Amino acid sequence: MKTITVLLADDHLVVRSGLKALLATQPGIEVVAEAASGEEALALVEQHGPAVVMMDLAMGAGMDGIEAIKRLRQRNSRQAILVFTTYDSDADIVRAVDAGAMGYLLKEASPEEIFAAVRGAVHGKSVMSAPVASRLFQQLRNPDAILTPREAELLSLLTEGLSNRELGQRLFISEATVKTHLAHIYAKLGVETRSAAIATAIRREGMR
Amino acid sequence: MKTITVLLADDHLVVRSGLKALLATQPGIEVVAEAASGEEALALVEQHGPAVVMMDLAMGAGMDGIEAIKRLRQRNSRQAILVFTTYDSDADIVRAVDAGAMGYLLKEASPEEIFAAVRGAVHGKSVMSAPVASRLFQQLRNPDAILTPREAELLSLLTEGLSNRELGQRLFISEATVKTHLAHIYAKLGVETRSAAIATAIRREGMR
DNA sequence: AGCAGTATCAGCCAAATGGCTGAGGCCGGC
DNA sequence: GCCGGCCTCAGCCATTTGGCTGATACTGCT
Repeated sequence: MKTITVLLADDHLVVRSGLKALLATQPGIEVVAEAASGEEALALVEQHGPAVVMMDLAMGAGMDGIEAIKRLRQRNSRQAILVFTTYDSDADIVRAVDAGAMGYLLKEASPEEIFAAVRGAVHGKSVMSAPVASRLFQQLRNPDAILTPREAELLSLLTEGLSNRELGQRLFISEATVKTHLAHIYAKLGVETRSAAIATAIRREGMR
Repeated sequence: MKTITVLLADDHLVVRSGLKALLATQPGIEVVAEAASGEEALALVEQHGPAVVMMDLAMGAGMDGIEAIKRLRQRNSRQAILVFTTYDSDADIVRAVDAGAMGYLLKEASPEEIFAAVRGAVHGKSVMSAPVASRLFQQLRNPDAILTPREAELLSLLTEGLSNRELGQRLFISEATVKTHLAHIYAKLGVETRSAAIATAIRREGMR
């Protein structure tokens, strides 16, 4: 059995070293590199070619995890990407899976879950923490409420208090398009105003 | 020089082991116990009597960090309590300091910061990450930012997504008055739109 | 009595938002 | 190849929101 090479991407030093220590207890798994940002992760993947990338979604300054995952996929590299993050927001899950993540783990996951996810990932298996799976399941039950990746992205920015103009600039689309997306989001969330959408989103997601 | 005994309280296993590994590199510091919840932390403090407690604020289910800190203080035990958490929300900082925390570190803190904080804590010194200190400073500098009771009431309803008309009906005041209050709230929060105010309010308070 | 802070309301105007209809391009499944 | 979903954009119009100025009234404090 080959050893599985792993790259860790997380802006928190203690998380990286904790995860590294945890994985070190497993004979078949080896952490070959650590990155503190999305940019660094891309460079180190290039350099080390790990079999698995464990990626935090929120990484302080610079490129976030979602963007890094997209870039990795664009290079059609064959790394299995596992999201390893704190919150289980609907929007993040959808966006991460859409970007090309193989699995979605929460930081409170048990060691066993983590090991299983890493081992499974190289064999093409998707593993996700129970709360994450449950959220995905709920979404599947009422498909009308599923936001498209673009809508989820927009909603996420919406909860930061941006105006339509700012949203457009941030996403490189016109204000008209922003309004169209918003109308769809309102319909799916069952609200009529931007404020209610923000309130709903923040309370229903783990958004911060 | 005595070794400094430390108890870690964090619901994330990887954070605990990462921090433990980090502290293990320092000769004068020893982690004597780990807790995954507030309740456990209280019990283990009782049992081990550590010199320093490093506590996460958000701990999944059960008692949160703030509550645990308060309980520890009530026993007038002599542990120095360091908050070690991910976010630097104004409300959390104020509440933690108020509850009796000696220092406030962010998880992205450098090893040096962490060591200094642990060593300082036993000597009664307060250490906090730069972004945290800056926030506290801002609050002290600018008492005008304190909302009046009526404004706070309005802000609370605002986070439920109500319109000006609805706010007025709910509070038995005219829409004009609602607008006046809102203008004051925006100024105090340093925002310009209703959306940003909602976002700020929900993130800065524990409002959920 | 006077002052500061809070809460209440009005009117005016500019800007942002929301509802509507319609439309083109792209892509994946049938 | 056609259809449906997604993303993009436009224009029109009603409503809402935000910025401004100014005003009255009650309170507590000095």
